[in-house]
Amino acid sequence: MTVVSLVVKPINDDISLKEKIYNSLKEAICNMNIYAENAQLRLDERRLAEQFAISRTPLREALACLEQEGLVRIVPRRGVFIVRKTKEEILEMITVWAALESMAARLITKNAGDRDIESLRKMFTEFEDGQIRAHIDEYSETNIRFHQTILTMSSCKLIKDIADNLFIHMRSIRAGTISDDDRPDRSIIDHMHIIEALEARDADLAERLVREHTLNLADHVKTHIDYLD
Amino acid sequence: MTVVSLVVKPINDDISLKEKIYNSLKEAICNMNIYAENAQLRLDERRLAEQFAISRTPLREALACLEQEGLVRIVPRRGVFIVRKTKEEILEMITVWAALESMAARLITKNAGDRDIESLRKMFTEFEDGQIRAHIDEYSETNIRFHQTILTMSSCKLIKDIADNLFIHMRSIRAGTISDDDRPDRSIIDHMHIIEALEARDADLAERLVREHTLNLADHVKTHIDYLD
DNA sequence: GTCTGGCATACGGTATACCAGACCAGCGGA
DNA sequence: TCCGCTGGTCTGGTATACCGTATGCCAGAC
Repeated sequence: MTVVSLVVKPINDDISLKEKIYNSLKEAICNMNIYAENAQLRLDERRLAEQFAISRTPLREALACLEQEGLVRIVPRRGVFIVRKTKEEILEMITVWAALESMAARLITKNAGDRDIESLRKMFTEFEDGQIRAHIDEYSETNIRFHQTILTMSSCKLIKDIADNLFIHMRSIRAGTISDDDRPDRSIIDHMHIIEALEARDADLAERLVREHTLNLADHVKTHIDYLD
Repeated sequence: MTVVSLVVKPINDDISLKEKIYNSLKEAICNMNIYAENAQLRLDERRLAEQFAISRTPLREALACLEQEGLVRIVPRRGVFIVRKTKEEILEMITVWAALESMAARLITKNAGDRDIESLRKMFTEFEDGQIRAHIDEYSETNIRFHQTILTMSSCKLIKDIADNLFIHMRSIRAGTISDDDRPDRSIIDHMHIIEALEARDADLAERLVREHTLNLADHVKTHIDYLD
């Protein structure tokens, strides 16, 4: 006997307006250059609600979430403002990033499979020799993906989550610094050393190399980035 | 001439209902034992609003913040539930904690003053010899304060903030594990070694000791704590 | 007795109305 | 002319009404 049953996929209505607005605003804020002179940092609740064609209630809930996350500051009776991170704060973020990623490297030496570590090396095969400067944009993307892969491979979801959050604030910085000086060349050398340490399952070395690599970025930002406040 | 003026205490109007409710709920959730069998994990918006004698709007904004922070989960059309952390998640938190605190130790060796490091040692002078077990509660408090002091002394506000957030979820665990086995004795020995490394300004050693000390806690939780799911 | 469809009710999501503080412009007095 | 007061408006904070869905109960049918 053949039973033909009706198969329907469950409709996902479990994404509320609050969440939609939250995501939309978050993306919008991340994609705008908040450090530009003429940046409009003030958000008008009523106008936003109008633009989204929703009421202020779910919008305000979304804004409350964004404030909790640090992307926005709500001043009672004054308005909601996109926050500019200070150089100090960016440096602290990179420091925390260094702590997290170096711990991730340590975890990888203990838990990751050889296959996974191998895949890291493949990411850079396309950038042989002097190819880096010629394809600086691609390399920048690969660079970011390398670090995110390490965080993911740690199998510690919390590390990845916190780092992702930090990354939101750092994206513009990171993209803007990669092409300075001899950074791309040094960067790829560092990466190779890190991969070697992971392959050798040398937890202490991998941790140290990752930490120093990231703290190098901090030093670079500290001395070379001026457009932060 | 005597001027009798009306003295009123400053109204704290720059703290919105949303924030007040947020703090109040957060404290309430942290202080209840969410792992008890009969724990009431469901929150009723309307009843809460009634209890606080406010409307649902600021309450919902506070709940949205709590959800963002991970203390609560809002299921559309179903309600808001206090989240129980799984053992897995607790272990990840301790891992991140280890990463942060070990980085904090590293920073201390570079930036903190001798006076500050000295103050760490003083925290334990009252627990000479076998005094620990006799005053286990006091020691537990000191123990927590020791770790928080390290985080603070790093002068990296972000490290402290993230760790504080993690600590909310770990408080009950930490308090419940300190008295097991020979942990208090080993704990104080570890602490002393950490202090010595800080005094010697040995960044690598201090970092390693702090990391191992915290990861020990993780191991202990992993093997000895069963009441998490 | 059990299964099912309908109805009542409860509760969360959203919209809207109202209130109060903040800021500004214009006017009047010094 | 300049300072300060005042009223109006703008905008965020709060309360409340309404809507739709989830849930539980009951009745009727098999």
